[in-house]
Amino acid sequence: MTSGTNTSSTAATSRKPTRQQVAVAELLERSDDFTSAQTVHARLRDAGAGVGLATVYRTLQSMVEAGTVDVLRTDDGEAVYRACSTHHHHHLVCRACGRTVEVEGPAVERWADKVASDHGFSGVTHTLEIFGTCADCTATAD
Amino acid sequence: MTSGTNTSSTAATSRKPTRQQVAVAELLERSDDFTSAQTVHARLRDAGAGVGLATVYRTLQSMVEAGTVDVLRTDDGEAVYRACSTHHHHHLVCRACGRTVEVEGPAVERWADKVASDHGFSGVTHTLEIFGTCADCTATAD
DNA sequence: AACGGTTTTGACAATCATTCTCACTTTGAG
DNA sequence: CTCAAAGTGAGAATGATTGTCAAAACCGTT
Ligand SMILES: [Zn+2]
Ligand SMILES: [Zn+2]
Ligand SMILES: [Zn+2]
Ligand SMILES: [Zn+2]
Repeated sequence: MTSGTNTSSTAATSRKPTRQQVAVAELLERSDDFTSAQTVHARLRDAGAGVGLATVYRTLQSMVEAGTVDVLRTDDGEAVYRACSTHHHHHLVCRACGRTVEVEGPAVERWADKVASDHGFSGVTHTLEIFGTCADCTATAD
Repeated sequence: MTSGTNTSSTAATSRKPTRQQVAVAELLERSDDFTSAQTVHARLRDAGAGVGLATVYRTLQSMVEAGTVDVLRTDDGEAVYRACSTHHHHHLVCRACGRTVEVEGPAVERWADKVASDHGFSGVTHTLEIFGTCADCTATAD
């Protein structure tokens, strides 16, 4: 629909990432915990290489769609992003400092699929996050 | 602070629920799927017995704190509420019609706790939701 | 290097759920 | 009844996210 690309190349697959997209990606790579779009924007601004807020949102969205970052919602509904490994996994997040560990549980995956199909559901996906206080934070806030 | 209750009864525990609180609670009891505060407000308004939006929010919040309703976030960040059983459980939700089934998985609970303590985390909680398309919706949208 | 067309950007406005304010109403004990 | 505490609700304020659209960056072509 609305194609009209009469040039030879399809070009829809991938372009060279822009300076802004690289900046966002690298910032996420560098941080271990989940970060909000607003925070990404502020950090980039402070670091000198400013990136427009709208661009930050757009870039994060496409990264989520591309599967290069994970997104989840904080308790107050804010979306937070993290550069994760590409295979399926879940997160163990420290409530205090935000430190995040990727975890896997094949048994859980099987259980979720089974429970869903037992009830006649298809096209099954799931979300699973574990929250707690990490050892460091427990020691500190003693 | 500012206690000053010199009367005999403590009375801080529970008051008689107001008309508005009852209206919100009953509406939730009546519906099987997760409902947003905005929708609750609209439904009550349409049903004649209007309840202020702020009151709907306040009531839902206190019901969540009281543990009488569950809350989760939709993909676009909206909070949705449901009157659930009081014991710990998770949800299997139809992506198309919203029909929700409560499910339990003791093994998953144990796994989550173990994975967390293995990493030195304490005070562990978790969130887990399963999404899919129910049999009815699969048949309909065939 | 200059030239079109396509894509990306970013300042700013618009949306929209949620929270805040505060004057008014209801409740309940004395 | 009387008064103070608790609850209510219309409207303003907040704040994250999205929409707008003209200017800027890209890119292959002359
Ligand atoms: Zn920590
Ligand atoms: Zn999984
Ligand atoms: Zn369904
Ligand atoms: Zn559980």
